[in-house]
Amino acid sequence: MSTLKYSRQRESIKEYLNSSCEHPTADMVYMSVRQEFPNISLGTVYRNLNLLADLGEAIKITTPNGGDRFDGRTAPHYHFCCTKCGNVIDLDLKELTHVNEAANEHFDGIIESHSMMFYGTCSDCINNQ
Amino acid sequence: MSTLKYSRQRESIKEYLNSSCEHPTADMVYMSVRQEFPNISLGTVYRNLNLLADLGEAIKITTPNGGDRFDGRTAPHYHFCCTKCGNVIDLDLKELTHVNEAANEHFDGIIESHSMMFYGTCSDCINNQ
DNA sequence: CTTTTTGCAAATCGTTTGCATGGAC
DNA sequence: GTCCATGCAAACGATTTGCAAAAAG
Repeated sequence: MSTLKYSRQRESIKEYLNSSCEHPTADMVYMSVRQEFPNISLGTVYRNLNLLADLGEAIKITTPNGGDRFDGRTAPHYHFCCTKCGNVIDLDLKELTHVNEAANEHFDGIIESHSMMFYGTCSDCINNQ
Repeated sequence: MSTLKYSRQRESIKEYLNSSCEHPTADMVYMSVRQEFPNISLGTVYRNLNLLADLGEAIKITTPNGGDRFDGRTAPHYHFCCTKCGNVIDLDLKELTHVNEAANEHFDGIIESHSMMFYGTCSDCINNQ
């Protein structure tokens, strides 16, 4: 195991992630952080996003289209993913403990709390035709 | 719009999908169907899997690691994905209508029925250390 | 001075696509 | 004969990796 060293790039990535509500892709993070560090590479962005996710300082969200999304909000909450536009939206529900209980009656694995992902159509995609 | 024509390859893919309970990846379908059609190409497998999904005769399941999974069982049911081994398992819960109702109180998109995905650790990965 | 992190480019993985040929109708 | 489906190989997009140079400690 290696000791973590400070890096200004990682700090900038973390800061952007915490200030953004849009669950950015790695490329969106790259575009934004490049304003402060014009020479930063996409590889460095990926390395740091994965590192932050491993450290529990960010959440990596798998989506069906257009790449994974990242979330700097680590307090437990649910996510919804629009299958039309691909956007990810926070769902501020109370914890769905009864769902896990119901699942465990029929299933002997362990369901991770707040892990479940909802899919459907977001309000923007409903309105814009 | 084009008219669908019969193909023995597509029929074989559909048959394998219906007989399998393991939510195979495109590559697993390829390996299996190749026993009957040694010259079938991976591109054809992908084209047919996507076609079947579009026709509603199969379900395409996005997973965090190792590629998408496909399911020939089209009757509504939930899925669990093990974040350790990547396997997808059917969850035979009653429909979680109260979850959708709870979500709709805080959210004005449309959550697709039976769309949600649960994540965690499957029993195999718990037992095998 | 040692170890971690970076930038860069090449590699990898899953998936899609263009095109000429073969099969369905 | 007309389209649709196939096999093949090349292209693609997202992500990871190897490596020498730069930064942190």
